[in-house]
Amino acid sequence: MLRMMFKRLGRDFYERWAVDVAKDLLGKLLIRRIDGRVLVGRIVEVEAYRGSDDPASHAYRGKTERNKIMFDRGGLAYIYLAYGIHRLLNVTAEPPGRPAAVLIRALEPIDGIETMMRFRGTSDLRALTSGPGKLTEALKIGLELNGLDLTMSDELFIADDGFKDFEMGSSPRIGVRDRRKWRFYIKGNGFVSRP
DNA sequence: ACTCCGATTGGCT
DNA sequence: GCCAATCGGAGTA
Repeated sequence: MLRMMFKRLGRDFYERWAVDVAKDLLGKLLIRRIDGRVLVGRIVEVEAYRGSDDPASHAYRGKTERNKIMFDRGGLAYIYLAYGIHRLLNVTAEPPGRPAAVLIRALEPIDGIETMMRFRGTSDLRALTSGPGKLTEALKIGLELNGLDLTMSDELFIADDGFKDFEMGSSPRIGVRDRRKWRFYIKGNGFVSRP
């Protein structure tokens, strides 16, 4: 059903201004291999966090045990526990020394949907991956994958299938004073989180 | 040491 | 719309 020729994203894709990385991640395929299965989702919503100038970023106040991955190279998985319950997947961006990350906020389920439904415990396609905490559960992405190099790993990586025919929308992130629009989504897509 | 808050979600009123 | 679940980090003392 799905083409096997994936163009995997390399280091140079990730080590750029995080806002551009975020925008360019829209439409890309997030691929997860687990238990001999392949789970695929199309990235439809993202959010950029720049440690140096974003007070809401984990890295804004310096390096800690939790956020240290953000200070490493671009193209790594930064996964952390939110509200003590949900695992959130980020992709680190920008070169070493410039802490930044892009939160993957929603996917459109593409392949391995039955398995995702089993992992999520629901058959509701709409609710399967339409949120940052939901998609990690659907793809069984846990804290053990924190720090994984997405340019090298076969367990988890991002690929470009060349499909770019969509319109991008943006919305101001809640809680940020200057209202910078660092949240991006594919317009009209039914799998974005609470539109 | 103690308190508050958050890059969330699902269930209940 | 409200709220609990549950943990790391930051601010206060």
